[in-house]
Amino acid sequence: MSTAAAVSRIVLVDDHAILREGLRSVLEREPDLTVVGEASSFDEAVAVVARVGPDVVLLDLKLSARSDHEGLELCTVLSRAHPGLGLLVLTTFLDEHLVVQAVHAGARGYVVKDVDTTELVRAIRAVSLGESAFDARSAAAVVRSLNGRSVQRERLTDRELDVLRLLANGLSNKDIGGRLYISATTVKFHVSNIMRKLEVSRRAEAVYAASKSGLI
Amino acid sequence: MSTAAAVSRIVLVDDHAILREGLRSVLEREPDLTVVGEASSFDEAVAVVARVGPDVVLLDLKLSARSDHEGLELCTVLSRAHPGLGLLVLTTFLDEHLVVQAVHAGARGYVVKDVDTTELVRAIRAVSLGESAFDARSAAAVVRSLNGRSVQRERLTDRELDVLRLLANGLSNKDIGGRLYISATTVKFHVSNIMRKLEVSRRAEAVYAASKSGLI
DNA sequence: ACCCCACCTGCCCGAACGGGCAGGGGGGCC
DNA sequence: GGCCCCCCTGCCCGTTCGGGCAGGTGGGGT
Repeated sequence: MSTAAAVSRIVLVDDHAILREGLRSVLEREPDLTVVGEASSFDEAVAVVARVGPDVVLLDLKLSARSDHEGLELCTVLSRAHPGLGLLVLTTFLDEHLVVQAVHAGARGYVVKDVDTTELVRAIRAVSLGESAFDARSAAAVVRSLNGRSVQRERLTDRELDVLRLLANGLSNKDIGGRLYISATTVKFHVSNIMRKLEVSRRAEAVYAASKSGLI
Repeated sequence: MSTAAAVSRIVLVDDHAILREGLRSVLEREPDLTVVGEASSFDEAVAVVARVGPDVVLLDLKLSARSDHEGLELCTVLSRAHPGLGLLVLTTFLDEHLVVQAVHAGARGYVVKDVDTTELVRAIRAVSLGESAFDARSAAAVVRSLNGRSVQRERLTDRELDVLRLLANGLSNKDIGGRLYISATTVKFHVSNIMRKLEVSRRAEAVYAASKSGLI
């Protein structure tokens, strides 16, 4: 009602209650921002957003100790279910892949948690208006990943991911073959393709790259 | 009921301004708690604590994007400079090693950021009174690491961490040796020790284990 | 003084790896 | 039908790795 047209209705999604409370305190100080819901998990977020219909969802990518980027799927789900919804990622780590993946998943903004409060508020307002909002470093990451395809690594096949996971657990080619019922030669073939796609030259490095980018 | 004499003076140390603001809002709601200072870095924290002389320092272990546990050293420094100071670690990850290391470094409490606000406040009060405060899972971690040495892997030396990082980047023993100005034989020696300490048998697995536990 | 520990080095050897070659089979799409 | 992609397999060859042996140095703490 009243001048409600300019008020942004926000839902907070983060597994840390403390951070949610903190954000709520900070955001409620702004007259044009109001927190209309909170969620601490994927499922809860989907339900809350469907119920309250916010303008902006401020979400962390890490929603549990297990998965490090459950928020990506949440972005995908929310942006499909609610086209036009302003998805703003607020997360701890600035990972080039994650920024790009978040954008692909429908996020309109990406800010790391160490930004200034005023910058966060500005980002929320921008996203609420349908604009984009990236903090300086995230923006740089996006730009880098667009013209330099550096990060735009080739997608791994399911089989390659199987091999990669066993690789990370220290199995030899022969052992992996035994586990997957294929020959060691084939394992070498997959490992070779994995390394080519990840643009590395050693399995240890492949495992590191995969671990960093959340592939495993 | 305590009177004004029992007010706990708190310094917040976290590299995220947003979290600090949030914590401040939350804590200032408690009449017996008052935030008397903030710091976003190691050096700043040392200076602020020396200046304001708080009862409790609430600190994150990760104070920068570079180091993941700069806060450990901060604990050591602060507890030496200010014996009796209540050091309460508030951090994102629950790592068995980190809890133990934090305690060794002088911390009297360890709570993960996803605890309830009321639990955090309770922990602060406990630490302020000279008691200990661990959330349920942290406490369990401490207990496990004391009688069962299950996860309690041997600590890696600085040199081993050097080697491990280069290993993760896919360098061969010879290349690592070239980078660190040591022979490939010595690199093998270190890699061997790393694998023994991490209880793995392949460098790829070592990199994965290290990556998972935040060593690199 | 001593010992411990982190650090460094050489040699040997069998196993594993990385990259190249060659090929075959099945499924989906146009 | 042809094309493409993913999956699978064999062989060769030089390099790297992992584990064992032997040893030496320097700094810190008892």
